Amino acid sequence: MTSSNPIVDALDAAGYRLTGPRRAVADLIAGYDGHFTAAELEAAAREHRVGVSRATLFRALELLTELHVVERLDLPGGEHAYVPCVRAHHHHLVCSRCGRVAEVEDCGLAEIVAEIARRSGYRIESHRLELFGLCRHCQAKAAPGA
Amino acid sequence: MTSSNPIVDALDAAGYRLTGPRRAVADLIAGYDGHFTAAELEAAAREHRVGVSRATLFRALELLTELHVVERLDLPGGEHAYVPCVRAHHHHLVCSRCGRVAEVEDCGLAEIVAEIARRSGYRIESHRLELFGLCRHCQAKAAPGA
DNA sequence: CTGACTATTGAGACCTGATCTCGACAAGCA
DNA sequence: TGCTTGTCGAGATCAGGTCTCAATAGTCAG
Repeated sequence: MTSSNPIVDALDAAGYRLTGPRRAVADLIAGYDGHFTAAELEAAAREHRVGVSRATLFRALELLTELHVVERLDLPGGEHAYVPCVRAHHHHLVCSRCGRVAEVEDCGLAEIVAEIARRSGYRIESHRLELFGLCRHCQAKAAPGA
Repeated sequence: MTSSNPIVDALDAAGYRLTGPRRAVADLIAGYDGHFTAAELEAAAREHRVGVSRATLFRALELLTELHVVERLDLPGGEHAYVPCVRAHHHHLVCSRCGRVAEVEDCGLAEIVAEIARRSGYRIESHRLELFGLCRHCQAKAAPGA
């Protein structure tokens, strides 16, 4: 497990230095398969004995967001979370129970956006769709009898 | 202009007391036709000589959000803004230049959401679509020659 | 391998947005 | 009018995030 870590690769490809803290943060993030908050990441770093200062953590997060390997998400409650993800344009489907995040491609949304643009007269430059619900797992757990 | 203010009405209808500060905040909000941040609202209150404390401002905002006469918006930059709006389910189209907000009904999105649910296996409970772009006004200003 | 250059880091101050506490106050009702 | 209780204000406090600046460490030329 030297680092077939795609996050590290992205950093490298973009010409950033591959420093210890950055690798550590990248590894930490790669371990998530759902979203995480900055606070959780911080706690995880502490737990894993990775000495990464808060500032560095946020700097890494910012960097990775810029590189689109991480995205910032706004949960319904108003909290901020981050999700590791791929570069292409897509949307997020968040399990409101366990936090697992599925990526959703754009299936048909573009047309709707175009239609909205036509009706409103706005020139639409970007959009963001966030979906919240229960993943299969949590549905099963929520309704064991049904 | 005693108060045909729909925000005040909503408060009343929901059984909340119609206090001075709440009316003041409602009036302030009614004056916006785009989004506003909490800080802007605070400044406006100060400017209009309405003595409303920060806590009260936030409490009112929270209340109104609950009543769906105001919604909280997450701007692309990560800032929070609030928009006065109607109760029905809809989405927001925000002018990234002037902040004007248009409400967009659900034209066709429901089908897409259903399709996503089918594909992913998630039971989707809510969604949020935010669109960012240039309103007609700002398009004109941005490209006067073209 | 070494040194130098410069990006990056850490520690902690600081800032902004928002919430909480608690005594004082006032809206609404009898 | 007087009570009851929801609401308010002031300010402490919290959370999330950013900034500063000296120290450190990648990276690359030699």
